[in-house]
Amino acid sequence: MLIGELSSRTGVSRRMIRYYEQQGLLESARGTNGYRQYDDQAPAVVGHIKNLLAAGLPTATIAGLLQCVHGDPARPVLSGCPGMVDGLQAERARVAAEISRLNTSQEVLDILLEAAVHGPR
DNA sequence: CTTCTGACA
DNA sequence: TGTCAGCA
Repeated sequence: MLIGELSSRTGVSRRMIRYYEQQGLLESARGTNGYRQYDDQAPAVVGHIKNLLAAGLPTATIAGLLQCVHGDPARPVLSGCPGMVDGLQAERARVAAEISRLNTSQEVLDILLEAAVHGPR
């Protein structure tokens, strides 16, 4: 399929699909006309890229991860990449710490706003 | 009509 | 990231 079909089937713009390729996340064959051609598994790969990007992972990490992520993007199967797991767990810990800090910020803001409603007009 | 690359009011 | 240009 051509980029237009891959785009409509994944909901990812053609611009982004080309960007994924620039970042080394997605491969494509070229027809004699120079058009990018994708195989039937491309939609799933794009799905995985969307997931990994949503996880906030850098494209460099995603590139490596794609080598061991398979199956339906809705039910990812991670086979191999034993070393990657440690990194992902560390990333998860960073995200948890970030959430904790944001919750603290929210609490402080809530206290300030609470004081505001009770303060002078 | 569709895609390609490069560039930015 | 969208979008426009100028080709093929």
